[in-house]
Amino acid sequence: MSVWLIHNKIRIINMKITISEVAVKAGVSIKTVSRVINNEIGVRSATKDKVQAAMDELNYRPSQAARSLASTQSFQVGFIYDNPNAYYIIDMQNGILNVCRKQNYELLIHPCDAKSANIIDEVLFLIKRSNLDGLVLTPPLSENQQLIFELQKRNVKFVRVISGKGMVEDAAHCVYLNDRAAAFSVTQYLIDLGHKDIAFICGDPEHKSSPERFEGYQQALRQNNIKIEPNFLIDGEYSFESGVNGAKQLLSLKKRPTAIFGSNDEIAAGALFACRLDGIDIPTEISIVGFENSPFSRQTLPKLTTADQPTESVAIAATQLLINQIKNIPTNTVIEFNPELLVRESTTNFNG
Amino acid sequence: MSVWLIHNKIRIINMKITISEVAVKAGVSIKTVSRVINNEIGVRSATKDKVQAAMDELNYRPSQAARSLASTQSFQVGFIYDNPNAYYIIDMQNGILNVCRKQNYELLIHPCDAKSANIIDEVLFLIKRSNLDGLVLTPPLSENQQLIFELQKRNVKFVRVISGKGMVEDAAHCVYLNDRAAAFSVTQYLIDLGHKDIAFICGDPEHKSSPERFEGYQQALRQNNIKIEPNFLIDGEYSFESGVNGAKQLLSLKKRPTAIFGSNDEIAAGALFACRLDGIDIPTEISIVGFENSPFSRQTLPKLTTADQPTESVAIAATQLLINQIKNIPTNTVIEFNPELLVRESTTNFNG
DNA sequence: TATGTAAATGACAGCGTTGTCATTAAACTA
DNA sequence: TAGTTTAATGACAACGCTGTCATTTACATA
Repeated sequence: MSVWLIHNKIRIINMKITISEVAVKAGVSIKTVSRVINNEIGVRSATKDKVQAAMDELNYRPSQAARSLASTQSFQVGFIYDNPNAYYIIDMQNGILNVCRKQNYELLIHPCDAKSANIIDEVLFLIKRSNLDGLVLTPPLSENQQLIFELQKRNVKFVRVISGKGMVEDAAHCVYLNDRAAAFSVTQYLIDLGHKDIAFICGDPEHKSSPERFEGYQQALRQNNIKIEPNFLIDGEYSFESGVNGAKQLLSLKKRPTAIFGSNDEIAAGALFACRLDGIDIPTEISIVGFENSPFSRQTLPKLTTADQPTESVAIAATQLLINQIKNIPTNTVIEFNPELLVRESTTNFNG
Repeated sequence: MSVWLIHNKIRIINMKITISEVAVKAGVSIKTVSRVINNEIGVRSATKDKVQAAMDELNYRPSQAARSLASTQSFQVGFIYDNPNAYYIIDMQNGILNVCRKQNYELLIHPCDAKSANIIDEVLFLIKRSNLDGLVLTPPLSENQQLIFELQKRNVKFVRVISGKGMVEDAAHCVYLNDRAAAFSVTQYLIDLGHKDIAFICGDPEHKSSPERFEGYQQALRQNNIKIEPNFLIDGEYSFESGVNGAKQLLSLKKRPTAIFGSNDEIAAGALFACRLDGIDIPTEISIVGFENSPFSRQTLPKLTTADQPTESVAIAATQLLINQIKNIPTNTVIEFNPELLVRESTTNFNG
């Protein structure tokens, strides 16, 4: 805070605090302050404390611009996504932001069309143009083998959020959402309620999560010696409409299921809606479960039983993995999350 | 592109192109290149062309880090928001990003709690900390008079996206969404269909859009000499649940409305759901309209008639306004958008 | 205590731009 | 044409950090 006299007016000017001010206050060189900022080894802990105290007292924030100009890093990570589910994106974004802020990284956001022919060039160009230090990738981008290959070839740091275990093995860092196990739990829960005739409405075949959830469903039935009824297996995609159509198809069967497992909440909401239209009470006549715990699952009557996808936690873990990688801090390669069963109002027991 | 000999291997190194390379190639000083980059006046157009050609040929991108370090600008704008509607945020974000990219600005995103006691300090601190050049504000933050005042006092550049006309006059730049006119059109449309008993389920009283939409509704009724039935006016908030409850209340009336205007799509979806539960067919028995054209309005059966809020266009216009301000380019102060009626399946004519 | 070694710390150049001010070229003027 | 004004252009020092390498300090050893 310094005072300037301009003509006859006094202007209080809030000087920008730089590394030099901190150095002076702490009684060390700017280089030592720099070391503390970057958490480098070889600073005596007493010195470190002094510097930290000075930084706190002056409320100092290093200038990202100066840092990235002086170093080879940009202190920016990118979040490249193609996902129609805005709630998912916002949750991811919040989680990433959360870690970035703590670690003094900036986030660059880039929506894209994963199906575009030159998506790989687009991503590579973006990295170079903005000099990104790393990338957070979500499905379906995170499942694009060609893209992963090109990134590895160029030694670009990245984390992937994925749901298919098959993709975990290729040594690239990832956060793995065990959709299969979660789908298993959900199905087991229905079975425990006494259901045997459990239908499954499948999600988008392009998303790896679809076959994973389906596999979990199948495993649970198999393990309980329940025969899988082909008529109860409905192709679909991750949409409300798909749920409506799937349920209609199921309701037209002469032997109806007593429970419906929608691959995600939108499908389940659609199925619920279709049942209601048909005058079928949920859950007394048919139990319905969703997946993902999206806001959608709370905006139905009754509210959907579903599997809670901890998206924000996933984002936080993924970003931490990425930044560790960037900073060459030894770190896990894979972190696994297990979505948990969330029992609400759309399911009840069945005594056939 | 230069070639290095390391041991017996030849490594092709992709040199970073800097302003100096461009200057050499164009045969001018770096300062002149800088002038061209920043579109400054006082460069002969022949010179400008030469420089531009050199930049194109070398595929040169100025380093944001160096620019912001050397200048007083940061080339970053902030998007600070508190809005539970993820789709709205994503649309806004995409629009802002769109303009930012073209203008070589970065976007910093900051979710917050607008109701927090120290929200103003939080925003001011953020601006200082990240040295932001400007701010895009959406409701309810854009409607916080105290915040606006503090920003103006500190000479911070910003644009507001707002829906209440009352707030336009205070000389701050804004994009104004004429919700009132749109609500008028929606109501007029119902009236034209023959409806007279039109109920209104109100939105969140904290959002300025609520009274605006209500006012449009009232104006239309008044202008058509239709008496407003107090029982048809339901307090609520912008949620599905609120729509369900509102509709239930309306259906319990001995004289039911023939049409329901939900202040937003979630409310309308809730109302639609409640009607369905009651065995009432939409639209033959009751017409329902929403507002906002959120994905929600397409995930109901029948699909909702609504007013289309061109969120992304609003974001684009707002960001352009902001950047013009930052660059001191003379610009509009207010841009008005009119949401347009979007007729879908949830409304039909009534012949009472 | 003297000596060698490793651990801390510091001095200083540079990162790629923009701002300031000086210089040069062009365009008037009489 | 020479002199004067104005428009273009350039030289060079910042901007706030990090990397490199030199120097100092602390610690261990004999």
